[in-house]
Amino acid sequence: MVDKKEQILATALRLFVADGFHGTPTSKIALEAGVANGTLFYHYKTKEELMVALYNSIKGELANNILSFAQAEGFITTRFKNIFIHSVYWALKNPEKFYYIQQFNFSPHLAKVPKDIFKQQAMPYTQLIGEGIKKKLLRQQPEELVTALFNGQVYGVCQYLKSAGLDSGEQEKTINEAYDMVWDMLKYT
Amino acid sequence: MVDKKEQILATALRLFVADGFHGTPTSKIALEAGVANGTLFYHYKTKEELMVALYNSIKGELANNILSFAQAEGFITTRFKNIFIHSVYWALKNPEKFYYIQQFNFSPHLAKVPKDIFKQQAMPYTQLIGEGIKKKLLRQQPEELVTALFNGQVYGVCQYLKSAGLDSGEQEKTINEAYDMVWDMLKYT
Amino acid sequence: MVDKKEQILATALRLFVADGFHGTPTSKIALEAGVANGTLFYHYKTKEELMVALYNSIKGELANNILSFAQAEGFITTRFKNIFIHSVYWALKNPEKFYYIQQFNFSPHLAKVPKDIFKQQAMPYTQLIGEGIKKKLLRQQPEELVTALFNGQVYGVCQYLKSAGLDSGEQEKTINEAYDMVWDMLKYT
Amino acid sequence: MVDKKEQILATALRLFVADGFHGTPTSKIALEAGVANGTLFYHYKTKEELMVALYNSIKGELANNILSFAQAEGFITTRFKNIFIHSVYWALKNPEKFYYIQQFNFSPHLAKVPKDIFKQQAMPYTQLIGEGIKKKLLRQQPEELVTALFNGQVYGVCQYLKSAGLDSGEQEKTINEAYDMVWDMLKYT
DNA sequence: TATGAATGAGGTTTCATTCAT
DNA sequence: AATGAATGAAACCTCATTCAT
Repeated sequence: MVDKKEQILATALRLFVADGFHGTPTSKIALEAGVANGTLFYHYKTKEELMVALYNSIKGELANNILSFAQAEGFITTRFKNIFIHSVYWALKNPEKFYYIQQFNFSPHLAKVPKDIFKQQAMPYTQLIGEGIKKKLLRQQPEELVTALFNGQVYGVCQYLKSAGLDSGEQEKTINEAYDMVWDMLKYT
Repeated sequence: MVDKKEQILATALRLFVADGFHGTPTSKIALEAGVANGTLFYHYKTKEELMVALYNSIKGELANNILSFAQAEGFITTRFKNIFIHSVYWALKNPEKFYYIQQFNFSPHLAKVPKDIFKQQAMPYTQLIGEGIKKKLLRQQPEELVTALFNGQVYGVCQYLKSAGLDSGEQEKTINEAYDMVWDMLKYT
Repeated sequence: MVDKKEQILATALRLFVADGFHGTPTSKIALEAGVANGTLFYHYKTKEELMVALYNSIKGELANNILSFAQAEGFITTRFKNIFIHSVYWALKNPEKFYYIQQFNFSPHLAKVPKDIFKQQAMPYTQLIGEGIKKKLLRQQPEELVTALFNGQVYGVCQYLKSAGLDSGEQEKTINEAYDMVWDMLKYT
Repeated sequence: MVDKKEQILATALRLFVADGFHGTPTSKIALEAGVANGTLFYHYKTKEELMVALYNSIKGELANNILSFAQAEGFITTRFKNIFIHSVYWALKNPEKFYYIQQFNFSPHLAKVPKDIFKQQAMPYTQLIGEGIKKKLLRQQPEELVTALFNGQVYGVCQYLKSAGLDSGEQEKTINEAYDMVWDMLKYT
């Protein structure tokens, strides 16, 4: 039997995405996770703590996934491209997790996440962009602006792909072309 | 005394942004709007109806604001630039409204907004992009992808400006440079 | 139909005395008071607020009852005796209220009652004792000690009468004799 | 390391007095006593059993303390005075225990204590008063009334001393004078 | 003797909504 | 158009208690 704590997390993800935070009673999570009502509150003191734990767990998973590409050997440009492409792929393969993060990001619960955790997770990634700017591979703009625009693009492409319904060949092509566009935007001129 | 209906809407915006949908009881909205509990429900049959009405009201305001630029005389490229720049300015001048829209977009309540209203509001804007593609001023990519990337950039810039704390001169400069970058990404090559 | 707020108070008194604070769910109070669950919380924000309101209401009633005797014309000694005797009578006629006050006094909820309300209610009564001491009718001891001992006696007699099961003639006799004893204790010597 | 059972009892006393019975979860007692949740229930089958055990333990301690004075050789009047004075001292030295007993006495849990245990503990004490009445040292009133008034006075003095904040010399004087007053009330006339 | 994860009944409270005025 | 007392379903959460280890 899977760990009950994990089971609760997995069920919560499914239900929160389907019905929203407010639309999902803790009792339903417990029921569908196959645990008692009180068990949920034994592991997570409040509903919000559960929501935050789920958020951090997903962010951690995503960060781990990207980390290898950011820290790999090779040209900065290659690593940069890999990050973009695999971020999009991860989002497509984990639509619920991707959606959950968006949903959480635009909710007042975001305030409950300590900011340092944030920065720490984004670090390897911010570092790479910083390096790219310094080495005159990327535009001479503030690191934060470049990061924001880069992120905006990852999100924009995912948004498009979700609603476009392409086959996997077309998807790959689109992702590559989108990256070329992003590169045109961010590369040093 | 301002119209009570307006007062309710304004108070709801403030509270929804501060505390979230679920974190804001209708009774609190009524209280802080200076009306009786029942008055709120006289004007809006349900809480969700209030939320949707608020959403539509803001979207309408934004659309009106942008419309003039989209439909203006002149080069497509100029109109395109104007849309970008004034969207960003509007967002900066109306942070609560901008945030509310994001929050609503990532909530299950979005489903309650008829899709045709959506398309209708975005039309002048989508049309312009479609025209730009056809006339080979913009990249030969699906209209929806171009739109998604364009929107992603508006959002990315706003995100950056919100946290960067620049003076208005620097802000203007940043917005213009960001537009140049967007243009490098989307222009026909 | 009686005021619902009153009805809730009366029902709460009965149930709290019968089953204790913790042994009485708010839902039971509402049910037996013939109001909806939410109505109770409309009038009293929390269960504890209800408990405190009940306490203050009873104390107020008792204070009013005694006030007339304390402020009456006539010898201090007569007024003093009247207070004692009518306090005991009131307790015997209102056993639930009397018990409720004791129960509340020995609970942590007492801390929720503002102290100034306390002093204000006891004032006419404390004043009389102070006057008695100054005029050398009562023992030359601190006002507070005399008050404490006087109160201890009221409580002691009530305790005894409750368990003794006397008829009303014997009761009257006992109360009078008990007062004589109290007087022997407190009178100036 | 102290006996865990003792540790639980001591912690329970502290917390029950501070927060009340209902305000003190067993889990908190276990936590602050430094034992596991289940350990508490290993030693005391239910929470109420713990409460009663604590009550009996304190009553036993108090009874032992007083017993020696009640059963000592010498004049009844001396023993009587000693009981009064040492009861007050014990209460002042053990304010939490004294308060706990009051709190318990005015709670529905009192019913769970077998009545014979009660009478047995009070016996040496009641006996002394009975003897005093028979020998015409005390007033010719029912034994129970005299006992009730005597107890009321112990409580009254403690109440006063708790709030008066006297130094130990003044305290001793007050206790002695209070006893003189009690004696004036109860002595045979 | 001791543990602590797991339980589930039940408690307090919230809150959108109604309706008589 | 406006009110606010009243509602009751349902939510979150607590907590005494159990039991396998």
